[in-house]
Amino acid sequence: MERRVRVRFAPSPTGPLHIGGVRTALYNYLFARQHGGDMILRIEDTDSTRFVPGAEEYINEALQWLGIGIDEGVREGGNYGPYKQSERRDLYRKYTQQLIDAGKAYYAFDTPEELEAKRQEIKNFQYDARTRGMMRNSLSLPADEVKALMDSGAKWVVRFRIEPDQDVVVHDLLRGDVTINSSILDDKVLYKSADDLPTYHLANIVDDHLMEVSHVIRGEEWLPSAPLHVLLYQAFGWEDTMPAFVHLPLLLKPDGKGKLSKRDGDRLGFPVFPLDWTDPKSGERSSGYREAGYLPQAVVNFLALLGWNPGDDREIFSMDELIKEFSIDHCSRKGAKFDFEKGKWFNHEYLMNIDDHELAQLFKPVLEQHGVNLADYSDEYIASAVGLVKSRANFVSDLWNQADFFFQRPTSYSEKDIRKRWKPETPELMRQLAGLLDNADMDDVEDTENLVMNWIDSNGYHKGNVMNAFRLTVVGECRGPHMFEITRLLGREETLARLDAGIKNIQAPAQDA
RNA sequence: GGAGAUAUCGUCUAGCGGUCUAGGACGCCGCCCUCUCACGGCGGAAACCAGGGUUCGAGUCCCUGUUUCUCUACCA
Repeated sequence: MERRVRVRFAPSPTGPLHIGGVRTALYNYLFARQHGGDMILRIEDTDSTRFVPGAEEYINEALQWLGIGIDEGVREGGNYGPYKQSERRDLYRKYTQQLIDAGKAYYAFDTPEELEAKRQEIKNFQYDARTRGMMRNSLSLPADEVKALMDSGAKWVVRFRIEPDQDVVVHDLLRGDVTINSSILDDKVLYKSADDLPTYHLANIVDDHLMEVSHVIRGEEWLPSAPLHVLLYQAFGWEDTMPAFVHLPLLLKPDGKGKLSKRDGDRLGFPVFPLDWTDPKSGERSSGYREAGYLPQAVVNFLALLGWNPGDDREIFSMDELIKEFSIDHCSRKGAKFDFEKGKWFNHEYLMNIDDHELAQLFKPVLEQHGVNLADYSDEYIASAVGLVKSRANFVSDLWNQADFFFQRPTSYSEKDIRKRWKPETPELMRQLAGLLDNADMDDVEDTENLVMNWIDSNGYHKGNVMNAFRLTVVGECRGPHMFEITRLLGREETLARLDAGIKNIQAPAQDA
């Protein structure tokens, strides 16, 4: 019988969710949905010193915004809880004890200072089969001394006892079999005294096993410790149900070297987090994709294609299409440099294709930011305005720069365009145009256009000069959609008022030499 | 230093021994459309890390080197 597909996304609540983490969550989600399986969200808060208030809520909100659904988790519940590691202490104690009883783990009493001293003393010091005899632990010390130490309340940790010189094979669905020798592994700390909690490694294996996780899809940074995890499954006797591994490549800096970091976003001017975040301690602010005007579908599409491809030339995918098409086979094994320009393009594509009324709703807050009283405009008006300019914008916030003139009269006129299009005879032409439009049916774009074009042709005027001067009075500069689409939306009264204001206020450039 | 991973246009990538004079997309450049700016259409510049093999034939397989990335904590 096929094993049910169960995957997990397991972030630490140590700050805002990094965009690379978002991609890992997305791939897990796609994989789960595709196989009709379960997506688990597990909070890995086993480092009490790095806990950041609000981080867990941030993770939930970010995933929800992106449409990455969770089947089991702290909020969602489920039959395998608790889903927060700090609430599973009893489990970890029990399984740690099991390893100790089986002789596969041991107590170590070395203080951080002692360990540091050893590292100074011996080049490439590693706590392992070769060196543990010279350290203070339950393997090297006499039993009565160990007991005395424990009874006296001395601090201890539990370390995994790794047998040297064993070839450990990690089956990775993306990279094939990765073999490494156990001698290069150290006796990892499984349980730490600092906060009476397990380390990632122990908690991870115990939880994945207990939660019946079938596939571990995580970042490449875990590949070097994957052999340790395999060894842990073996130590517990859980090899038969050990999950399959997929180690995804990392997201890299757009330029230079190394993996993508918050600093890069600040430096290059793009968000590295899904949502805005203010660090509760330092007060430091980080910008997010949502607040930067990105559409969640665009972020999902962009992220999906950063490390995965459908095998053909298609690039635009809805979440449902991604669920259908995603496959590990078509994932890249190479780290991907984060290409912000491509991200902008994705957003542009989605912005252009979104329904005008839907886009209008997203645009309203931006309008208010710019002091527009929404009560002055109908939803229909805003939707039309947005529909006319959306092909020119990358972000919702860009819409303002493109559509501002639909909500306010020009406050100034572009000097560059005046120089090019506002000739001495222009005011007279504009007066004639105003007279012409006074009788036009402005609601019909084609009629208005025919009327004006005929007037231009029959008088032998220059179309470009007339139209651009007209545009200058209405928009303030030479930009924007089709002129008669603009006038249709503004209406005759407003159009004529702007023509009038333009004639009065635009000063032709001095006829200097 | 050690270990592992990795390697096609500037970037994301297609390619799974012949169909590759290497395809698509972003970005860049040019042309067309045009009252402006976009959108759209057309076109252009731009890549198989290096050296050895295997093979009738290698971007595709093998080896070596190199590159880049990650890991090397009582962090995840």
